[in-house]
Amino acid sequence: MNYIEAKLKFINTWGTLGSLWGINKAMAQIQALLFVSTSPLSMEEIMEELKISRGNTSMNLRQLIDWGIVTKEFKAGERKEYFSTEKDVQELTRIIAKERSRRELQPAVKTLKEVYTITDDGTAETKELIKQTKALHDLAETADTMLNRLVSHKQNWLTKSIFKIFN
Amino acid sequence: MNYIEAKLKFINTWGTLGSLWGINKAMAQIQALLFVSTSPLSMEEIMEELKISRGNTSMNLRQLIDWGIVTKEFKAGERKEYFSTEKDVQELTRIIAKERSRRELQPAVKTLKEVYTITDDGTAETKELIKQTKALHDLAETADTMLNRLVSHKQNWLTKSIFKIFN
DNA sequence: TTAAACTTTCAGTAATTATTGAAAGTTTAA
DNA sequence: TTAAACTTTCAATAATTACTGAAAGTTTAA
Repeated sequence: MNYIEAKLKFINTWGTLGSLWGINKAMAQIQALLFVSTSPLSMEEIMEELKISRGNTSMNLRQLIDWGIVTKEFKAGERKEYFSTEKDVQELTRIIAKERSRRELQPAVKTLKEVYTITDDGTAETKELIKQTKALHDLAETADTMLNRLVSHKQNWLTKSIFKIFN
Repeated sequence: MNYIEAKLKFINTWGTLGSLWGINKAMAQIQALLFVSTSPLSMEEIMEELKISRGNTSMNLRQLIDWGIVTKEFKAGERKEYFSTEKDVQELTRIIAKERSRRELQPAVKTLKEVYTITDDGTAETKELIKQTKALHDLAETADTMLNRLVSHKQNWLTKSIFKIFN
C-alpha cells in the first residue's frame, strides 16, 4: 500500500466510522483529511481531494468549526480561508467528549428526570417505570460527571485512568 | 405527567437517542418498551404499543437478540414467543460496550494499523500520515483495552472507576 | 463605487435507510 | 398428515438524510 492508497483508506474508514457514530460521512472525511495534512487546506483543495461540492464542503466545515474541532486560518496576503484541525488526539478526544456530553447526555439526563419524578400512583407499572428510568438517569449522570471531570484533566488522562482503575 | 405520557416520553427519547448513536429508532424503542415493562411481551403486544409492523418488529427483535440485549421467553402451554430485555443498567452497559468494541473499535484498530505500517518513503506527507494514524491507533487500542477490562469487572465498575480516577 | 474573489444559503434532487405487508416458512397439536 | 398459530423474509415503497449547484451574500483591493 502506497501513500495515496493509505491516505484514501484512512479517510474512508474514518468516514464510515463517523456515520456509525451519528456523524455525517463528509464531515468525518473532511476532518480526516485535515488530520493527516501537513498544512491547512483551502475549500477548493478539500472539494478537489474528496470530490464533494462547494456547498457540502462549506456546510460541513461550519459544523466542524461549531464543534470546535476545526479552525480557520488566514495566510498573509491571501484572500482565501484555510482550515486546519486539532492535531493532538488527546485534545481532540476531550473536545468531542465535552460536546457529546453537552449535546446528548445532558438533555437525556434532564428528560429521564422528568420521567422518573412523576407521582407514584402505586401500580406495579408505574413503580417499574420509575425504578428503571431512575437507574438509567443515575447511570447517565455518573457517566456525564465522569466525562466532565475527564475533560478537565489536560494531560494523559486516558493512560492515567487505566493505571488507576486496574491497579 | 401521568404514567402513559411518561412511558411514551421515555420510549421516544430513547428512540431519538438511539438514532443519534447509530442505532435504529424502532430497535431502541422496542428495547425501551421492554425495559420498563413489568413482564415479557409478545410480538403482538410490541406491535400494538409502538404502532409498527410485524416485519419491522421481527427484524429489530432479532437484532436486539444478536446484540445479546433481549432474550426470548416461553410461557408454559403457550405457542407465542415472549421477549424481555436485560433489566440491570450496569449489565446492559457492559453488553453494549463489549459489542461496540467488537463491532467498531476492533476493526478500526486493525485498519489504522494497516495504514500506519506503510513504508516510510521519507516525504513529509507520508511521515505525517504515519504519525497521525499511529497516534489514533494507540488511542483506539487503549480505549479498547480499557473497555474490555471494564466489561470483565462485574460489580459496580463505573462507580469504582470514578472513585479511583479522581482520588 | 465597482468588480473580482471568495463564502454561504437553500430549493431541488439523489442516495440511503427504515418500514410495510403479504407470501413463504416453521412449529405444534390433534 | 393437516391446518392453525405463529415467525421470518423480502420486494416495494415511504421517510429521512445528504449533496449539488447556482444564486445570493460578503469582503477587499483598487
